[in-house]
Amino acid sequence: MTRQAPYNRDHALEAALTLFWRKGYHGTSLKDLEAALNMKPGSIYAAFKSKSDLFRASLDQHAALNLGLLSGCVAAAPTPYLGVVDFIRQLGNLAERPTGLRACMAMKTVLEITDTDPELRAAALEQLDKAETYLTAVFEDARATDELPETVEPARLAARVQIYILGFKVNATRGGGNDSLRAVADDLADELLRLRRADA
Amino acid sequence: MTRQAPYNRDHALEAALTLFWRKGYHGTSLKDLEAALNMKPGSIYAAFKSKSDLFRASLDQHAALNLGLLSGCVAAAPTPYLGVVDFIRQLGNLAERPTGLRACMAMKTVLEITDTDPELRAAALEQLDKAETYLTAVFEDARATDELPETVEPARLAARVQIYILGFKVNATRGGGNDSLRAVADDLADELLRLRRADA
DNA sequence: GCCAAATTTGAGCGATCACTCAAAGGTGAC
DNA sequence: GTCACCTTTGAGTGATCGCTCAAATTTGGC
Repeated sequence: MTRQAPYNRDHALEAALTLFWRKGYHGTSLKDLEAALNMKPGSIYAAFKSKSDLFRASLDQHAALNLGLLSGCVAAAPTPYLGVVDFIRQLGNLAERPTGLRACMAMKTVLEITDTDPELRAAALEQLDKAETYLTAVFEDARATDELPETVEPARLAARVQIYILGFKVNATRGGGNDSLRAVADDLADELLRLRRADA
Repeated sequence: MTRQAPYNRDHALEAALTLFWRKGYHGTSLKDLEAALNMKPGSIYAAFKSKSDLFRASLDQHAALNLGLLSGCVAAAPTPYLGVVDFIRQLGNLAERPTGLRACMAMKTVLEITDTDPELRAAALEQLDKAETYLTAVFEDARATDELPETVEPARLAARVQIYILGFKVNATRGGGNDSLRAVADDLADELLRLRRADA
């Protein structure tokens, strides 16, 4: 029984994400969303409740994808730490994306939303925290297996690596060319390699 | 002759800046600005032409202040390179600001404005470029005076330092405490110290 | 064929958006 | 005092904002 919706929820979320990504939360109007999702306002509200909830849903989808990318690198590398290094190095690949899609949504949201919509901001903050927690765990592991020296503080290094990632993405949004982006990503990755124990 | 305006232009710009800083360009309404500047719409438009021009004026004021901070560090230090290192270390002081005012306007603008207002975006990009050019010049100088080894590419290092700064500021916006921010700022500064020639 | 449930539709809601302009108010020259 | 000049004032412009809801549409069960 019942009528079935003609759209695919994930595809719609993806289209919404792309739009929010390019134009920001406040910069994206429902008219824009109607066009991008090919849905009338009533349908959008039936499916996603509100603009803010839709934003949050697409934010979550994006975060899952992003964290998957990182954990994919970690899983594929000889050691988790080297996986993180590889992830940093692959940031150079961002050059292939349009400039508007090079930063991450969580970061953009934390910068755009300060006090107007605390829940949205909290959601974005939580995603950044989750990534940092993940990094911390990798560095703890690396220290436990003597890949990193005892002197390294995992949480502190995680904060630093997060800064590398966020800073790189902001910088990439400025529109640098393929070569220069790759060069800097390499520098940052090499930086992390240098922290390893000499015999690792 | 003629009536004189009862407001101070620089003070008004500063108030506008604080507002835009906290709420973003799209997130700030003219009603907000009227309240913050204590001016009626007509006066605002007479003085600043449009919301976008007002934003740009406050953006410029902010950039001048920011670049002044950097060049102040450079002037005060034993060598320009050490001045940059000091600037990075002093980023830890951002902890004393409210979280909404820890990022820099140019960065926020580049992330928020993609294609809707090309002139605004271009202005913000230009400011980031100017800062990077300044850094490049300092690093060229440091290499010329043998403070940095020949192998260092000034422009490439400038991009990396810019990433440190931008990343740090994004991260600071998340709301970390005084101690952790300072710790990471120190790490980044020490990182740069390590690039110097051993005998410098 | 008919009903009940779930969906899309899209005109239109009140609120707010950035902005304008005729009127009123202040000021210095003479 | 008067006038020319510049300012502030603030109600009001049309457009757009996020959002609603009664009606139409599509489905499966019987």
